[in-house]
Amino acid sequence: MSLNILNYQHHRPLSVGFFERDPDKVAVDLIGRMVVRRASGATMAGRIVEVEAYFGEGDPASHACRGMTPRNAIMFGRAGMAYVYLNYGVHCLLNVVTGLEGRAGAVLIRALEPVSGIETMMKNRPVKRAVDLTSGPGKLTKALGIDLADNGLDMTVRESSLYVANGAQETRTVKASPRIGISKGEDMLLRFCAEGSPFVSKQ
DNA sequence: CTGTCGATCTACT
DNA sequence: GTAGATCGACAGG
Repeated sequence: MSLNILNYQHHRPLSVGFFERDPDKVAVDLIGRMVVRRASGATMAGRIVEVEAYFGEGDPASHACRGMTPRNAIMFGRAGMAYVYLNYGVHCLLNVVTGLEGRAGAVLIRALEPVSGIETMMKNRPVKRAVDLTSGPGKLTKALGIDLADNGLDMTVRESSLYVANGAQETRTVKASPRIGISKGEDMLLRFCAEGSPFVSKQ
């Protein structure tokens, strides 16, 4: 039980104010923070090493670029909520809503480095190589047991089964690059990675 | 190691 | 009907 999760900082979710900013600002600041998840009788945690920022109107790659739909409604809501959606009809992807209410914005969590609760993650998502456990947006939700039922979760309260906490100091450089897996809005540098992490996708 | 393809939901033409 | 914020299986080199 000498796990990082026991550090006091990890029990305090980041505040609404942290997320009430433009998604690119939030995205940069999320690198190195800890995603904490309580599910299946365990507590899991992973350090964020790859994210992407999505705006609303004016961002052609964003779900919210053409206004509200049943799927993306959460993106227009209060900052700090979980926006979980089904991608390609197969994978659940986790975002955190950013910005002021009424204005769409979110940060997609693309990769984590497992920190604690790794056995539970492996049960949720058995893999041969450790690096495959949480090295992708669809992989990490499976490992943490996150699905559509978690859409709209308030990630800013301590009782939540899912939140983001201050990580230990991130020493690695944060690198900006174009978002990947999209075909519009690739000119903007809205993907942010912890340089050198093996869990970050290539490119 | 590389490339291709199927899975199958939401939103848009 | 088609594309999409992905992944894993499989074929070939």
